[in-house]
This record gives sequence, structure tokens and C-alpha cells, in this order.
Amino acid sequence: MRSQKPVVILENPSVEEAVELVRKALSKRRVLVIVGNCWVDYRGRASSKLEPGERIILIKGDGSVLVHRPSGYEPVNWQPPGCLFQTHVVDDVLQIRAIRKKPAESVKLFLDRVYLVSALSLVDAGEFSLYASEEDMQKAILLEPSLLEAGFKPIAYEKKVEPGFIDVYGVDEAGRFVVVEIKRKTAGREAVLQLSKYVKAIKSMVNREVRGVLVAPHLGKGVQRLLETLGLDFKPLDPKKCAEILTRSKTKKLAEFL
Amino acid sequence: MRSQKPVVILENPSVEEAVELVRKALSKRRVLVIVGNCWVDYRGRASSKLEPGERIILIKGDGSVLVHRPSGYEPVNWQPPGCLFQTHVVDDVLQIRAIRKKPAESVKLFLDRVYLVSALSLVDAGEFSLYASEEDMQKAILLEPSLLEAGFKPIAYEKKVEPGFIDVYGVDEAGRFVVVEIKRKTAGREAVLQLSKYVKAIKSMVNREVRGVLVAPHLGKGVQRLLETLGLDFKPLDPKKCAEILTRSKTKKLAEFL
DNA sequence: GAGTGGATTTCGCAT
DNA sequence: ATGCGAAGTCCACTC
Repeated sequence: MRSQKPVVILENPSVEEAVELVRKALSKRRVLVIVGNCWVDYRGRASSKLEPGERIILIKGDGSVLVHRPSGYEPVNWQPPGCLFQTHVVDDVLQIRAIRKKPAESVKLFLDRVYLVSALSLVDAGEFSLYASEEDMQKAILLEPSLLEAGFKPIAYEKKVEPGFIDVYGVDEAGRFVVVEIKRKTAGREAVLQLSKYVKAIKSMVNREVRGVLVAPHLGKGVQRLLETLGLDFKPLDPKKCAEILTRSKTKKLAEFL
Repeated sequence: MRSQKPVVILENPSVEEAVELVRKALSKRRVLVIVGNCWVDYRGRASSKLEPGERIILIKGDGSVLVHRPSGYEPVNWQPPGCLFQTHVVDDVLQIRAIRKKPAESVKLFLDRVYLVSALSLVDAGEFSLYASEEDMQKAILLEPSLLEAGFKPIAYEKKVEPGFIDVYGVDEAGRFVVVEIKRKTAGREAVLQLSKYVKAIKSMVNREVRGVLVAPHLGKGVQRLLETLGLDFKPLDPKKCAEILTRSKTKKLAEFL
């Protein structure tokens, strides 16, 4: 027996019944699932109009809104967290306005038929962990510098230079400075140009030889050529392998590596 | 009276009842809404683990999956369209695997308590129109070149040069070449450097004066200074105004402008 | 199929 | 607050 019923469900409610539950759920910051025939107007950073159709609407307790069509990964209309809501019933049409300031934008939902309204009281404290991000690759190289090459010694990470931040910065076996640019997936022309800029920036500061090493699982087409032209190196590295290395280590935060 | 019931709803079903509806819905390519206590494992381009908690799961007819926590705009786990599904019940736990090839990845959902399962037969043919995109600004300038400046004559759009594609390329009143870089929101340092590259690339090709004009609603902090340093111009332009101009025109495709 | 760039990107982190 | 870059980004478009 639960002390608090986690879900309230209305099946094929009238618009009046629907709006009552919607209002109650919004005031109590419940999660709302609404299925029905709706159309949507959005005004804000851009503008959009969605003609009538049957969709799924999610309104969360933090004031975020998602309008999902029956297919497609992305919501067709939405509002990020922090919205204020207004509900009306006009001519048997349920209207829900989700308003956001900063940036000023509003999504207006209109429903003339509601198939399902559900107000949910959900508890979710489960931790979410993601592995094999670019940050994991960065950590792995700092933890195990030989992943880059034998004799590499990291000096800094996220080192600020004029064009931006250098992922990893260090010295190689021969005492040359090394600028490392990390990509978690196939590295393209852009990554090489970025690395090239960092190397130039360092060269203009120090009076020593400076190398650039691009770290990525693979190279895009023609990128090898570009690297050679610019005198930069490539070190293939699988982000998953980096994640494995980190699971064997207890170090968690980037700041603990240097 | 409807010939086909658009929604089937199970409230607090047993895991067995839930899996039955889930299987039927998946085979019929219905949209599924599932609310319950779940945990999630993802393996693919990266890996992730989500500890138990109460969430909303959406599975669409096109084989896309969304796992939404009670707050936040983004799904905590997901799968883009095109998944294949496997369902099992093991030790009173409902398991749903969504598998994608290319890239090879899978999301495993585990539910031990189900509060709501709903299978939806939704029809949505409503058109979606978005106004005031960067492409709209591009079109508006091609349609009405005086938006940029009096006497401007476009020659090309999406012109390929070494560093990338020039949004709009043309000649000004004085016969100088003009490279136009368009941003639909506040333009930052990045936009200026991009424009600068394009101008350099054109200068290296032609033996004539080349100007660079940044088009955006506003400039970011310090960007004005950077523009002046590099000898580039700025033309403020509101994307909404561009959208209005386009609504008065019947031309739709970019290719029809030149 | 790979490459490129935009997005109502969102999100997190640093200044 | 603003700025900057990453993302399991997704998506559309070109080659």
C-alpha cells in the first residue's frame, strides 16, 4: 500500500475535466503527460506554427515542455525548464501557455480532443554516469601519459592561449613542448586547424620546438594529408579504452591529476 | 464513434500485463508511453548507467526511444529512430532492449514497477513551419540585397573556399568584392574569425579589394573591437524582419535566388 | 556513405 | 549574467 498515489489518469476526459487536472498538476509541480489532438504556436528566438495533429505532450515539474509527434527523436516544439504556465478553456479548446523570460518566448498549446491526461508524482534520485566522453580521454592521458607516447609528461590541461584552451599540454621525451588536441570521434579538418592555431600560439611564446598531436579514434578523409602539411602528429586512441582505464583508477576529478 | 480506439491504457499493471501490451504495441508500431521505476544501461558510441528511479519512457512507431526523468529538457537516455526491440520478463523485471546498427549501440531498459502503460494509435499529418532561421536571413539578403547596404549585388551563396562555405558573396557599389557572414543570433568571436578566414581566402585568389561584412542581430562583447582590428564591417539585421520579408515573397528555395 | 554546418540547439563550467 | 565548447548531440544537405 502506497501512502501517495503516484499517478492520476483520465481517459478520454472532457476538456473541462482535463483542464482541472492540468491546473492541479501544474500548481503541485507534478509531471503531466497529455495525449490529444493539438496545434502549437511558438514565438521567441524564432517563430513556428504547427498545424493540428495527434501528439504527446510532456510538462515537467521544473517547467519544461515537450511536444512530441508520433515519430522522430526530437520534440517538434518545446520549452526549456523554468516556464510559467497559463491555462484557459475557450470554445471547448484547452489552451496551455508556457512562458519563459530570458530569452522571452512562449509556446501556446491548443487541444480540442484529449485522449489521455496523467499527472505523475515521480521520485528519481538515481545517479547517471556517462563514460567515454572527451573528458574521459583527457583524464586517461593525464593518468597514463604513455597512452600518447612513451616519455610524454603532462604539464597542464585546459591551458589558456589566445585562440582558446589546450586540452593537454606537456613535454615529450626529447624535451619539446607538446600541444595535444583531443576528439572523441573522427577528427576532421576543423580539429587540425584548431590544433595548428594552438601550436602557433605556443611557438610565439616559447623559444623551443613545439609539437602538435591530434588524439582521436580515427581521422576523416584528407585529414592525414593536412596534418603532414602542417607538420602535426596523430595518435589513434579509442575513447572506450580510456573509459576502461579510468574505471581501474580511483581518481575522479580532473584537478587531481596534476 | 471511432472505428479504431486511439488509446489503450493500463493503470498499475503487473509486469506480465505490461509486457503483453508493450509487445503488441511494438509489433503494430504504435506509440508507447510507459511510466514506472526503471534503470537503464547504454552501450555504443559511449556507455552510460542510470540507477533506478521513476521515469517516463516514450517508444515511437519509427523505433525511437526516449527516457525522461521528472525534470530537464533532454532525455537522460535515448535511441534515435530505426531501432529493433527485444522484450523479456526475468524475475518479475520487464526488460526492453532497443538495438541500433550503424552505429552499433543498444539501450537496455529494466522496469520492476509499472504505473502506466499506454499504446497510442496517433495520426499526425499537420505541417510544421519554422520562421526566421539563418537560411531565412540568407534568402532575405539575396531577395533584397539593399538589406545589407545600398548597391550591393550578390554573385553567389554557399560559395566554397578553403576554410568552408561563404554564406553570401557579392560586389559592393564601388566594385569591391564582399564576403558576408550571417548569424541569426548574437555574433561572437568565432563568427568574426570565420569571416576573416573567408576574406583572406578570397584575397589570395583575386587581385581586387575584398571586404568582409558580418550580419547578425547583435554583437557579443569585445567583438566590435575585433572587427575593427581586422578591418571588417558589421550590419545589424533582425532575423524576424527577414522572415517577414520572405512571407511577402513566393520564392522558396535558395537555388531560385540567383 | 562520409563530410560539413546549423540548431528555438541544451548543458555545464568558468569568468 | 555572459561566454565558450562539448554532446552518445540530431538533422539536413552535399559530394
